[in-house]
This record gives sequence, C-alpha cells and structure tokens, in this order.
Amino acid sequence: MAANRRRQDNAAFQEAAVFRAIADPTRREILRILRGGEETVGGIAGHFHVSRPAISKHLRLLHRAGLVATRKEGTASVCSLDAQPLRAVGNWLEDYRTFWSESLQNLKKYLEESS
Amino acid sequence: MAANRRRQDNAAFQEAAVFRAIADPTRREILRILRGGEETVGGIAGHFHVSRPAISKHLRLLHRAGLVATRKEGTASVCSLDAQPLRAVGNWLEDYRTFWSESLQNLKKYLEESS
DNA sequence: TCGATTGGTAACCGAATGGTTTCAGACTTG
DNA sequence: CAAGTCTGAAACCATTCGGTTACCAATCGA
Repeated sequence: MAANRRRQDNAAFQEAAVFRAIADPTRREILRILRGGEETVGGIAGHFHVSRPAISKHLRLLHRAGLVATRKEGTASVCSLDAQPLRAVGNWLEDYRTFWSESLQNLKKYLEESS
Repeated sequence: MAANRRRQDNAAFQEAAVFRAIADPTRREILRILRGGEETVGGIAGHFHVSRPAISKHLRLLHRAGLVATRKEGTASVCSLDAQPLRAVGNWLEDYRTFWSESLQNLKKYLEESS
C-alpha cells in the first residue's frame, strides 16, 4: 500500500517523513554529527551507546526522509548530510513566527521595564 | 520518575517534547486550527474524523509541550495557541540553514545554466 | 583465495503510541 | 433539584518504535 504511492503525494509524504525523522533525539544527534562532515556508518555508531543495527535503522529512516545521502566507498558506507528537506520545517515554522514574535515583544518589553 | 523532574532539565525536556509534539500530523493540524483563534475541545474535535478522547489526548500532549494553553469557560475548555516553544525548533533549524542555503545556491545555479 | 572489515537485513521483544468505548465529574439551565 | 452538555480519565486493543542478537553479502588486504 505504501509502496505504490503516487508521485504527487511525495511532497506531503516527505514533509511528514522529515517531521517524524527529527522527532527522535538520536536522529537529531546523527544530523548534528554529520554537520561536521561525512562519516561512515560505523563511525556514527561509535558516538552512541547503542548497537550498530539500531543506528542503521535510524539512518534508513533519515535516508527515506531525504536528510542523509549515502555513498559506497569500498566496504564502507559514507553518509553525508542533506539539509534541504529541512526547508519544509522552516516553511512550516514561518506561519508561527509572528505568534512567538508577539510573545518575544512582550518579554522584551517586560525585561526593559524591570531592569 | 518523570514526575519529579528538576527545574534545570526542563529546557531540554521541553525541547524534546516540542519535537515529538509536532511529529504527528493530527497535532500539527490542531496547531494550525488554533492559529485561527481560540477554540473549545469539542470544536477542535469537530475538524477531525477521530473521537473526541483521541483529540483530548493530543491536546494533553500539546499542553505538556507548552504549545497549547487551556482556559475553563463554564463546562467548556477553551484552547489557545502558544507558539513560543516553537522558538526552540527555530533555533535548532538555524544551525542547518546554511547547509540548505548551499543546496539552494547549487540548485539556483543549475537552473540558471540550464535555462 | 581466504580471512577480516563493514554494514544491511531478519526475527524477535518490551514499551510507547494512537485509537476506541465507557464512565464519572463539573457546570449550566429549565 | 434534575436533566443535559462538555470534558477528562480509565481500560483496553492493534500497531509502531527503538532496541537487541544472529546471520549474510560484499569488498578489501595479505
């Protein structure tokens, strides 16, 4: 059912996938690590206290969300960050920025008046 | 265990809570609805094809993440949006903006060269 | 060619998640 | 006070999630 998804659904699907991908702390940490440059699967797993297959599953999820690209180099699998899908999150946040800006205005005013 | 969490952990805890809160499509839709103004629990549930208790549970999660405030008005429970916790997501995204900007630069260059 | 690295997959497990139905409580109103 | 409305909580269920161990495929080096 999920296999033969239509082309036109992909945008919304990937957006949902990105939101779910960044929901997990371990996956956010993986993304943070990859900000420092490419790294192999084993190298990434070395940063955590969980088994490599667990990291492998996280990476697969990140890959499906389009956030991580993989390149084979010998037996190693080199992962790199692709932050572009995060634009969807940025766009989504845009609609709420005015709301929290209002809150910030209030906070700023409060701080100025009380200092 | 989770009940007597310390004050100093609250920031990180709430950040994680926010990421998890916005991971669910239904909850994102609830936030979108509340952008239009306050609404009762029943009113929110009316927008969905799931039972009211299900929405109630989503609202509790959103409330714990600090994204929804509740005010009692008679028997009704009026919910309102508080977007401020989303700042944490915005700050998190900041660290990736440069990365997807690079991607956009490449895309833009590609489009300009091929047109 | 053979052993060692590297990493993906399968099978399985406990806990969490999202949903339902049912029930109880608080408040308004006739 | 009694009936009706609005909501939260409890109990339960199916599915998903994050994790593990065990195994297999592929590639590199001696």
